[in-house]
Amino acid sequence: MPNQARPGTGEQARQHALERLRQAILRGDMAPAQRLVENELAEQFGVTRASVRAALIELESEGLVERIRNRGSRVRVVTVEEAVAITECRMVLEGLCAAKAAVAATDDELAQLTTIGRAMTKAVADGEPVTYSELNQELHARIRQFSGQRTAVELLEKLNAQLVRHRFQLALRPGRPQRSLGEHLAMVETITARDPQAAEAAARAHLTSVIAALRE
Amino acid sequence: MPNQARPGTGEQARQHALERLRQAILRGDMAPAQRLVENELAEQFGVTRASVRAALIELESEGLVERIRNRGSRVRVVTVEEAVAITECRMVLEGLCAAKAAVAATDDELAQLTTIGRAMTKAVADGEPVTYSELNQELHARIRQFSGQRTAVELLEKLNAQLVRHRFQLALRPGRPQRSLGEHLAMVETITARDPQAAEAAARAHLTSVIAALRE
DNA sequence: ACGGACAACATTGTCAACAATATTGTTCTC
DNA sequence: GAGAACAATATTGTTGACAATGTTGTCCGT
Repeated sequence: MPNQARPGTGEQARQHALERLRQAILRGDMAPAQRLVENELAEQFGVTRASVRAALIELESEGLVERIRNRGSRVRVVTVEEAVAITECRMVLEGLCAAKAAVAATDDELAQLTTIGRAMTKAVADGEPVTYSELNQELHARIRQFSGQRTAVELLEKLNAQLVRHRFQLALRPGRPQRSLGEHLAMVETITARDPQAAEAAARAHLTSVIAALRE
Repeated sequence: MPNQARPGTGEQARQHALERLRQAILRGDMAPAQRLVENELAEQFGVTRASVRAALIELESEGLVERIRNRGSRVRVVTVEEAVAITECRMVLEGLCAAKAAVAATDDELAQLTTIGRAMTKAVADGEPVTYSELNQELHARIRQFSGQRTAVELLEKLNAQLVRHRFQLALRPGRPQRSLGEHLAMVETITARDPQAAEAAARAHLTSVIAALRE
């Protein structure tokens, strides 16, 4: 039973295939560099090849899939070098979002950031790296959201999607949460202080540290 | 005679349609918000609807086209507000590229920047806004290229494509070249001085000025 | 005249079959 | 046995037809 969603409903085939395939790649179900044969995917998802094709084209421009003319598609492998380049872009874009958020966020939204910061501190104290990683994601997402910078948010989400594998690897590294906690708290503090320049600097400092960690 | 390229050659239909359509939008042949009916485009380009469809999906994720389910595609209109948001992203990304270029460029490449800077100065002195605008494009492109930051370059090219209309409008504004010339020269100077921080600051200052001009 | 049901139309979404291309395996020559 | 031409296979690219959906215009009752 390859299908987990009803094929007969109004759910458009292409969108269905797109979502299934994207999730499969993001969850790591597809091995890196694995070949993605249109026919196989079509059967697996219970849609036609045309829909899979459309989904692959879309995923290609999201950077999750690599396509070569007449040769097929594969899950794109992001080298460490590329991961660094991507994270450099994240650095400046998250800096922009942090600065914007420091100005644009409501008081209620700032309180949310503080709450997440406290939870992160607790997660580190309790030695729960998985919880910490989730809160990490949550914090970055909120800051993006509060910035109100739709273009930057879209770019960042695309960039982040390409880094799933590296992020996963990074989160499990011992000592990493302890180091990054302070950086995250600095971001929260500067944003809640409504200091855009300091917020940008804090975000960039954090991402700089991530880059250093990526390089091992 | 709608076709300008031979249909029988090895040129893949989808890529052909993609390129034609992208150029048409970028050249402004398609009015903003114009409806893009798949059948019409297919006939116009001499390819089948499936190829046009694939091209539209790709252009959608490039931000040039807007698609609504079961309702069709249109040329995306970028509001001034969006143009500002896009340019803010450009600001930080070009800042990154300028900083990288200051470190990574070869001496020969730096000389190219200086040459373009001189040509820009001359274009302003001679009162040739079109030449100046072209050199402007050229300078930014070179800096991106010399940075060696492929991810940032890709993002910037996508962002720039969305701004064609606004850029065109901006270039013809009287007095604008005079104002931006100094900013451009500052970018060249700081990069050739191999000072990444100053280069980033100069790039950001320039784009900040562009944002101010966009807002009128 | 006004509003709603309904039918005709236009357009996109999906499908299955066909053509083109690259890869792989085989055979033949030397 | 090694290498090149060649056939066989696998996979993608393309096509035209069909189904589903949204839109527009018309007819009817009030």
